[in-house]
Amino acid sequence: MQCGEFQLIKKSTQCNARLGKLYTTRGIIDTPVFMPVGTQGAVKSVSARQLLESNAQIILANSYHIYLRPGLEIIKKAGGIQKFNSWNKPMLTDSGGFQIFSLNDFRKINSEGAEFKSHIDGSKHFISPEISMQIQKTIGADIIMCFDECTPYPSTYDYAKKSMLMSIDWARRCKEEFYKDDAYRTQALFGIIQGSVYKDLRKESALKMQDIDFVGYAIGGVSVGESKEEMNEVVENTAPYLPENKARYLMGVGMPEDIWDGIERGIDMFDCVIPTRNGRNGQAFTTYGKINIKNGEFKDKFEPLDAECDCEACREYTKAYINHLFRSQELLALNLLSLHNINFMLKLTAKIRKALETDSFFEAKKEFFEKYYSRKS
RNA sequence: GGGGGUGUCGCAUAGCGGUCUAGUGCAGCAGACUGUAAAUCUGCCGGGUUUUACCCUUCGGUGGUUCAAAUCCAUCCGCCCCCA
Repeated sequence: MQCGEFQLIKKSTQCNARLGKLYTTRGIIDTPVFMPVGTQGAVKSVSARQLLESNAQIILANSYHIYLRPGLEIIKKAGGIQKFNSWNKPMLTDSGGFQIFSLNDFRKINSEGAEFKSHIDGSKHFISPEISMQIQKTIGADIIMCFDECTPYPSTYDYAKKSMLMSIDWARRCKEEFYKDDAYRTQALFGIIQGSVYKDLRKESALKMQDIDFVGYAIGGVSVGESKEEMNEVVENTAPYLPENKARYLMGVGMPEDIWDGIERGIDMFDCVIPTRNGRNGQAFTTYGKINIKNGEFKDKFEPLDAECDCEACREYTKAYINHLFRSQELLALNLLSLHNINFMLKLTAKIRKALETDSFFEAKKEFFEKYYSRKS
């Protein structure tokens, strides 16, 4: 099977949820899947071994960051990103469009590509769809993404349309560049659907992307400030126009409730910085809701973060100790909470996959939220 | 014994006649975080209430000077330094 190909195993009779398998060079991924984010090639504070033991199936890296530092020469010498970071399972790289468009004050965009300033040293760089493909081929992840514009929110209809059409044009160029050599034998290129919150633009983008024809499709331009209702509508207005036999990836999402909502609407893949970022900031996801472990109430709670979790943090440490680690700025705190939150998201998706096997999505959802929202805060 | 200095909101500091309930940092109490320029950011942090302004009470103690004192004076108390 070709890298990036998707096998639909089972469809829910209750909703649009799907159980599937995604084939990649470095392994088969069970979907729906949550992908921890390791922007700079490292999932912040978490080791590759810990990720492996957490049953992570695939992690992300960002080609913008890797390109700027350490630079492609080092990645080439290392023999690719997975040799470099010792993660031997599947990886996905984002194109860097998100960074260039949303994080740089200085940037010049034209139909050719985008000029931008490095956030590290201010140096100027230019990335076009073609260059992005070259960068991502060099980095060597199993799945790579088209260079697109992550349309900001809110955007006017006119801006969103122009932006979406530009991303379509760039997608065409990405594909052409990608298939110039035999990279497709080991890598998969996904197209990214844009169109902001506009129903017809999402549909148009989805259909035009299929005209170009990609092995998998992502829905981009979400979780950029819109409401959860709007995000759900975007998925509802996009997923039906995507082919059943290809993977669907909702970029940058999300919170546990977003994962349920996305899967219910036919999404197979998610990635999000929340488990690690929020973990570093003291928030832990638990079976009984979110808690901020830094809060005073946990000073003397000599119990696991989540009694129903068997991750290293929950097996071996208590809330009181992790509270102490945060208060005394011990670095172990960052690792333990990031690790736990990643486990939470991975266990959540595993639980959903299991429910889909027995076609009991809504029963599982109800059970999850009865506990998850039982905590008053 | 002689001389000099100092005492400010839990801690450390700023303030040195009005714009001071008093600035800043830390600590404390909460909240936010969605394709990571994030071990970050935001709010609260004397008491009371109609939570919105207002009232009451603070700058070691006491007593003064002054229209007005954290700021000036006297004195007491506590610390610190130098010389004997």
